[in-house]
Amino acid sequence: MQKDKYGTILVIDDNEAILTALRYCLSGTFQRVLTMTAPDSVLKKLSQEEVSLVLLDMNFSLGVNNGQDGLFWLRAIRKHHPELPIVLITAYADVNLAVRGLKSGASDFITKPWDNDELVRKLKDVLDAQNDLATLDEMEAEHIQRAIDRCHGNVKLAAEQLGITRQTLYNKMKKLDV
Amino acid sequence: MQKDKYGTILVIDDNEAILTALRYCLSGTFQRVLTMTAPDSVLKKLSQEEVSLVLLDMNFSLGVNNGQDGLFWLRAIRKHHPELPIVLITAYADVNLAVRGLKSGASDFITKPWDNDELVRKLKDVLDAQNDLATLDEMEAEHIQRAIDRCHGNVKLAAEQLGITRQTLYNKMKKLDV
DNA sequence: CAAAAAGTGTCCATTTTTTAGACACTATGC
DNA sequence: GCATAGTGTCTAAAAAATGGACACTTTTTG
Repeated sequence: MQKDKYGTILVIDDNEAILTALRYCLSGTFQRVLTMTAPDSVLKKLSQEEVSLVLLDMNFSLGVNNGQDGLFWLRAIRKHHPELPIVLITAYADVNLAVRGLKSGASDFITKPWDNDELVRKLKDVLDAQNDLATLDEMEAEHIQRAIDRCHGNVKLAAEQLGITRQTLYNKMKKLDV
Repeated sequence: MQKDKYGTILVIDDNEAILTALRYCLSGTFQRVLTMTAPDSVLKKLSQEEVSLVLLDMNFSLGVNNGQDGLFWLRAIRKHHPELPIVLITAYADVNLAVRGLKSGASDFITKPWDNDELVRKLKDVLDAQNDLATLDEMEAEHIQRAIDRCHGNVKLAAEQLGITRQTLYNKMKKLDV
């Protein structure tokens, strides 16, 4: 295992004390720990720095703690960097917010107070998971399997929905062992 | 809009009163509402009936309410029916459980007590979302985009990871407008 | 800094895949 | 029982992928 396995992490939280704690906790795992106290300039930051993962707090507007801010910035970041994994963190454990965060593309959802070891483990898991990308053939095989499942075995219909001919679907099924 | 847009829903909950309430609430939207009080025979049930969606309670073992049962059955069902959408429902709002449920492939996560209109809307959303499946070309374009993003624009590396030649990747990028 | 290494963009001829169209056969529904 | 829809397989022609090559540009690194 090389030391530089986990690159740069960007932490966004409006509480300086929490940033300090996280910097300390994460510096052992990540090559660099960048921090921001407000998400407003995060897109500029991301275009300047090469970041492997973002740890994003959900609440910024003082007194408004429903996570709308966090969801907004999550979506903004994902729109411009769809491959960049984002882990959410919040003090206000809210099932609905967690569900919306994950459905909006967050990789995980952490609640404060956090356990340092567990946090590091989860962040590592996220980066490990995103590193393995499938070949086109593997992707194709999975998608074909899904299409056929969804068409209850109707090859003609599946082929139509996949945008290929029935004969080609037969070929691919044989070649890809579907 | 045809009446039969939303097919058969299978509801699994160990509380008869809740099943009755759900049957009433869902019968207006779904053609059929099947119910079970224990998940033990769900796989048998699914092989006999054609079900469009499963609504699965998370807690079955009396006194043990950490949702382990629900997660187990969620994974068991998904293993055999990867295309079947499953919505989780639980009385014990638990962020961690919700996160694990969604990461295990659940389509949504509902907490009791639920709002009937919101429940129906969420279930409809799940079925509407799963109905549009992409063509192979669309799938390919997305996957290629991801690979190139992840390789920071290195075409040679992206092609290798995709399992195709560099020239083929150029061809596909031109054809698919990536 | 300069050489070496790696990547780019574009050719080629050959092989493989996809295509439209056809065929006889088998379910399924009314 | 007849019609409609789907199956599995076959052609010949069109399209795409392949390994290999090329001159050129960028990146690494001793």
